[in-house]
Amino acid sequence: MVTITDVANAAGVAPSTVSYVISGKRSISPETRRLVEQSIRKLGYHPHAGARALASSKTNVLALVVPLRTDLNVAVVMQFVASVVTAARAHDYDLLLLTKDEGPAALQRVASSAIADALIVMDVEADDPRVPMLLALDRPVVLIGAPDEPAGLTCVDLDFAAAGARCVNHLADLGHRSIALVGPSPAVYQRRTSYAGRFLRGFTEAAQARRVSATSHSCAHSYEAVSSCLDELFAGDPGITGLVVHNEAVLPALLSDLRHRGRRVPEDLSVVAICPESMAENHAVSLTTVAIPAAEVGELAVEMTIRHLGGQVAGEVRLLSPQLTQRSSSAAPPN
Amino acid sequence: MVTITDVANAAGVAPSTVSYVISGKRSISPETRRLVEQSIRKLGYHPHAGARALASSKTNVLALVVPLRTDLNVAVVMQFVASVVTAARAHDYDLLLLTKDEGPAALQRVASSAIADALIVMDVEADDPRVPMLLALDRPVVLIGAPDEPAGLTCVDLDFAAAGARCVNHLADLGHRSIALVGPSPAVYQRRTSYAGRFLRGFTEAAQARRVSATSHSCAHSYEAVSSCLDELFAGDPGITGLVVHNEAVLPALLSDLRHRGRRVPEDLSVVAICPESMAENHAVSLTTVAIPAAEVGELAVEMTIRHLGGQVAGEVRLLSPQLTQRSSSAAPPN
DNA sequence: TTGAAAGCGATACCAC
DNA sequence: GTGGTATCGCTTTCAA
Repeated sequence: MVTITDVANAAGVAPSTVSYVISGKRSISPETRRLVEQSIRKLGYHPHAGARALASSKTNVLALVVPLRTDLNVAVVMQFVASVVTAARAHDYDLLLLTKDEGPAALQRVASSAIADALIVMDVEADDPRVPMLLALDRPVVLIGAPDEPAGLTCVDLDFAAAGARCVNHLADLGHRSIALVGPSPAVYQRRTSYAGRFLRGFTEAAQARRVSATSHSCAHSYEAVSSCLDELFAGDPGITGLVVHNEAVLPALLSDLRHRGRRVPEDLSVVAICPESMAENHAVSLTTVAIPAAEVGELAVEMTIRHLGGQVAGEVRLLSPQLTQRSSSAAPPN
Repeated sequence: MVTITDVANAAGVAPSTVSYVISGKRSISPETRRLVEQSIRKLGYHPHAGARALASSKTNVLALVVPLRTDLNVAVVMQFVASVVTAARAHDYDLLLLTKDEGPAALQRVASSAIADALIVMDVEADDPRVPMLLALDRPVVLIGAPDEPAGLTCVDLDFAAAGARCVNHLADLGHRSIALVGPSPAVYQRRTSYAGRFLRGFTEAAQARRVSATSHSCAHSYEAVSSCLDELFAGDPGITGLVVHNEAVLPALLSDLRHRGRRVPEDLSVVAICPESMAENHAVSLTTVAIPAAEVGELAVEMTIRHLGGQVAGEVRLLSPQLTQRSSSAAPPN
């Protein structure tokens, strides 16, 4: 293994000088710098991460806690992961992947062992049991999502309540008087996943405010579940003309089943989907969407984390305004 | 921070004794063990990962290189990632996530900085430019996938050539004489992604052997791409009665478009999909599949990696036999 | 502008 | 069965 001493010897300087050349923490004569940098390249020197962490109390690693559940939309989860790693690397941090399944103890372990400098936590629940532990961690923590009681934790997410309202308002503005929400799996609601509840609340409140008749339905991923969800939905109110779909995974099945039923989109039924922009065009009809800005949220999460590491105090809750793009799946209701 | 010395003092023993209690590398009297373990719990001691890595030259971290491309099936990638983290944790290893985008230099960096003990690499290309670097790394490496020239690297994957043949044989056995392959995006073929080429080869060779007329078509993810792919496919041979789909992401669009065209599955057209078992039932028709055993492959990759860390020599290439499950999407051809 | 040396917190060898 | 301590490779203070 090539050590800092090897580099120092090769360059004819002290190890500390090599360290300073690398960190830039004190001024170095151009000549010395050249010599050192050349030796570094020639020897293929890479500082030993462990030694560095031990001496500096900094690992340059961020930990990301991801849900592995299949009742969530994996494609969206993947988008978050992708944007977080990419942003982390852009700031010279590596990313350690933790799973929610390991529970709170894993967070404790990673923080106390100095495996990572900070944590980013996904799939937050309204009353997330990890919050107290996270607060006690004495390492920066950023949540992607927001519990009911952030309790001083930093959070970043799409403003799902506003997103729910935005969908209702769009349909109401088009003239729809009776609409329905097709939401995530029952399991997602059951464990009180933060975004699901917030969206539902925004949807419901806006529907009341606009005096639009509205129902909401939880829907699992299988084709059968989608089908019976639609059965239930139209049985409850045959006059429904607008659908808000907060469950990207069921969109293909849902659109296909609607065609089976002879309900044309958007002539008979308007559809608004909450999903990543990139998925709007992958269907028979191009979808009116409220975008889930996964890339932006992931990047922000990393930036906020790094700001904390730089000393900024925690507690900011940043909810991004929803953006609706009308495409071909929504129009005025029939008649 | 709680150190090993704190624990030692609390227990009234030497630091080395605490270390040995933890590692189990020498025998400890029951009494001492009890004392030490109690102090560890009371103080909430977690060994400092950096210090440990420095002293022992072991990080207990595995690095996983994932593709971030959207032309790949993200859901499948996510399944691999999930099984790899889970298996790694089961062996007491943490997982560091690297992206293919960072290129070969990142592998060098992670290996040389002793950030991880070993690497697992996904999205392998037939002539993968990372292979020489990987060989020079002097850390264990396991590929998920297989380049044309493994050159002594350890590989694990589904046997995609056999999978391609299996699909053809299934359709041929049912009596189909004219079939087509709907494959991954052009981009996937262009960068010579290992599994795509192997599958195509198996498909083509088996078709020749069975004297079945066969064409193959690359297909991007958008609805339009799927539609024009089917246009092209039926224009080339209107008599096609069997479709092999090696591109899970287009399945919903493809099935929906077939219905549009009035081609019933399986009455007019049989469909065999290569995808994770879990996706077989998420469509209007339950799909005959050749399973992509992501969970198994991920686990195996981790196990092989750990065996290498234990001293086993590299070079094993392990290709899992494909397993076909017939469901409702394939049947004898019409007439 | 540079060098010397004291840690950082474990592990593992050498004694006893 | 246990303790003492050199060592791992780097950062950073103190001195010059």
